[in-house]
Amino acid sequence: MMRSGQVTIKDIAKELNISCSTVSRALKDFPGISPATKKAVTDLADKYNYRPNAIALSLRNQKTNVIGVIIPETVHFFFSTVISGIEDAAMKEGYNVMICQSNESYEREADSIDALMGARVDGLLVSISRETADLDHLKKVKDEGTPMVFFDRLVEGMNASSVIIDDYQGAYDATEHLIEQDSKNIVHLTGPSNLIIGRKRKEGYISALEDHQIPVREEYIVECRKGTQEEAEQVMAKLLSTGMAIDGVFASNDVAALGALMAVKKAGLKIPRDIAIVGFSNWQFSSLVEPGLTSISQPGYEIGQQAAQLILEEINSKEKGKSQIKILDTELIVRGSSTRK
Amino acid sequence: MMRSGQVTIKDIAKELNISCSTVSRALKDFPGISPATKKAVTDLADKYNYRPNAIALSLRNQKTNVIGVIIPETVHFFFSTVISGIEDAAMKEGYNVMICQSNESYEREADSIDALMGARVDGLLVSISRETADLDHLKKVKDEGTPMVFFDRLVEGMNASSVIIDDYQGAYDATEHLIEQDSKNIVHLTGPSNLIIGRKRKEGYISALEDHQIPVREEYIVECRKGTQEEAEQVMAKLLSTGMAIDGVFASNDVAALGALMAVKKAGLKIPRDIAIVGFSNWQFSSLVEPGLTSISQPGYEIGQQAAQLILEEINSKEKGKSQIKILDTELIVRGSSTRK
DNA sequence: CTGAAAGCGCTTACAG
DNA sequence: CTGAAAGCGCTTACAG
Repeated sequence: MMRSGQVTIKDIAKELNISCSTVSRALKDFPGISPATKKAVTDLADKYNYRPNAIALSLRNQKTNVIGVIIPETVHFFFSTVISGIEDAAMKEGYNVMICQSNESYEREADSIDALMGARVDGLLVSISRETADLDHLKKVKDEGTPMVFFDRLVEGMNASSVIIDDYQGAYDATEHLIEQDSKNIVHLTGPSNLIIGRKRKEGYISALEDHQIPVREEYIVECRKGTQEEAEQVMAKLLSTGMAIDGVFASNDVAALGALMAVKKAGLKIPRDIAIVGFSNWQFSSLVEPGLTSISQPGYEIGQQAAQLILEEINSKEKGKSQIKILDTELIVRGSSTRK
Repeated sequence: MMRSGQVTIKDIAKELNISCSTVSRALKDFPGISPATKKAVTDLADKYNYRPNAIALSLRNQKTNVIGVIIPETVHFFFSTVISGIEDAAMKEGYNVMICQSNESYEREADSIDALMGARVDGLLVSISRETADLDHLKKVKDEGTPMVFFDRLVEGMNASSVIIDDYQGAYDATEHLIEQDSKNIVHLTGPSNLIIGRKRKEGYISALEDHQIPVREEYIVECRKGTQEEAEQVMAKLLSTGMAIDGVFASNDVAALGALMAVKKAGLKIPRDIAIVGFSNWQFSSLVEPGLTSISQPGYEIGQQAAQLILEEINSKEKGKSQIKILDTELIVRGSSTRK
C-alpha cells in the first residue's frame, strides 16, 4: 500500500474498520481493549511506522514538551557545552530543545523570544545578550506565565530562577593566585560593564587585592568592551607602552587573556617571569598556547543540566513564583602562564 | 484584566462580541473587514500581546515551519559554524530549527530522527554519526516523503541532496603542499573508514603522491578510529619508534594533527624542519599552537547556509526526487608547521 | 461585512 | 469491549 506522509490513527482505524478511539486506546495499553483488537492495531502501527503526531498532542494537551533556549553564540566552546548539558537533561525527561542564537544582539534576542513563545515552548532558558539592557521582552514572558530560567548571565530585577557560577569567587581565586606567585601590579581586563558577571569578577579582583593589602588602582582596571582577542591585544599593548609597572594580568575571559599574552610576547617580555597571566572560562585552546594559559574553569555542562532540571521543575510544579538561584563553583586550572614557583 | 497563558483568537472574539472568523480575518488584513472592527481587533491584540499559536497553525496547515537538524556534536567548532549558517538561512525564511546531537552514536541518531519526525519537521538536515552503517532509519524518512538533505558527511545509496566539501581536492592540496615543501615520506592519519569523507581524503592523498611519482606505501597510512588527540599522539609515537623514515604528516582532521604534533615534539624532532605537518578542518586553535598548524579550511557557515537553502527548496517544490549535490571548495591555510621555504 | 461549520490528529468523558 | 462527540487554536469555503 502506497502512502504519502506519515500514517495517522485515522488511517489505521479505517483499514481495520474500527473507530479512532479504539485505535488510540489500543496504542496506549488502555484497560478494556480486546487482545485481538490490540494486536491488530499494534501490528499495523508497526508496519506503517506510526509515530504519534506531536503537534496534535501539543494542541490537545496544551503542552509541547519543548523547551526554548536563548543563547548568545553556539560557537563559544563554553556555550556549546552548556547546550549539551541542557539537551541531555531535557531528552532524559522526554523534552525536545529549540535553540536560538542571539548573536549578542538585543533585537535578535527579542525576535527569538517571540518565535519561541509563538511555538508555545513550555519553558524558556535564557542567557541574555551583551547588548540587552531593556527587559520588557523578558517581563512579558513572565507575565504570560511561561516558566523562565536564566543561566550564566544573571538578570537583575526579574525574580527568576537562575543557574550561575560564582564569578566573584572565581575572580578572587584567580587574583589571589597571581598574588601568591608574587605579582603585585596586576592589571584587570574586564568585560562589558552591563553584564553582572563582569561586575562580580571585578569585585572579586578588588577584594583579593584588599585582603592582601595591595592598593587598588583605577588605571589598572581596563574595560574590553567587545571581548575580542584583537581588542585585548591593543589594550594591553597600550598599557605596556605607558611604562607603568605590570607583573600580572587577570583577564575576564580567555580570549582577552590570549590577546594580552600576544601583546606581552610581542613586547619582548617573558611569561610568566615578567608578567603572569590568568584567564577565565577555560577551554580547549587554553592548554595549547605557549605557555599554557592558567584559567578559571566553568562547569558548562553542569550549568546546562541544572538549568534544564530547574525549568522542568517549574514546568511541572503548580506553585509558581518561588525562584531559586544555584551557584556553581569554579576551579582554578594552573598552567605555565602563571607558575613562577 | 488578569489572564494566565497566552491570549487566543477566541479570547479576543469574546471580549469584542464577534466571531473567531472575523478576528482571524481582521488580524491578517483580509479584504472586506470594516475598518472599525479591524482597529478594535488589532488594538486588543497589541494590548494582550497576541501571538498566533504556531502549534495550531501547524496542525491546520500540515506544515510546522521547523527544520530538524541531526549533527554529531555541537562542541566541534566546525559544526557550530554550520549550525549558525543553518539558523541564519532558516530564520530568514521564517523557519525555526530543532537541533539534536547524535554524539556520534547510531542509537541516539535513530532516536533523534524519530523525535524529529514525531514533531513533524518539514525537512531534515543530517550529518550522520561515525557509527552509522545501517541506513534503515534514514530510508524510512525518505519513504514517508519528508525532504532530507545531508551535509558534510555524504551518505551513499540514498539518492538525497547533499552539501559537502571537496574532500578529495582538499587532501590532494594538503599532500601536494607537503611534497612541495620537500616531504617525501608522508604519513597519512585517516579517520574511520566507514565515513566517505575519510575515504575521499585518502584518495586525494594517494593521487597527489602518484602524480609526483612518490610511491604509495601501506604502512604510511594509519587509521585513527576515534579521531582524538590522544589516539593520534599514540599512533604517531609508535610510528616514530619504528625508525621508519618520516618527514611529513597529513592528518585527516586537526585534532589528530595536533596529536601528531605533540608526539613529534616529544620525540625531540623539530617542526617543520624534520617533519612538516598539515591538518584538515581549520579552526581557532590551529593558529595558536607552536608552530601554527597548516590546515585545510572548510567553509562551515556556507555549508550550513546552502544545506538550509536546499532543504527549503525541496520543501517548497512539488516535484520530488531530483536530488543535487553541492561541493564547496576548501582552502589551504599555510602556517609554520609546514613552511620550510 | 460577518458568522457557523468543518477539519487538521489526538484524547477522553460519556454512552451503550 | 467499542463508538460518537467535543475540544485544543486556527483558517477558510460556504452562506447570508
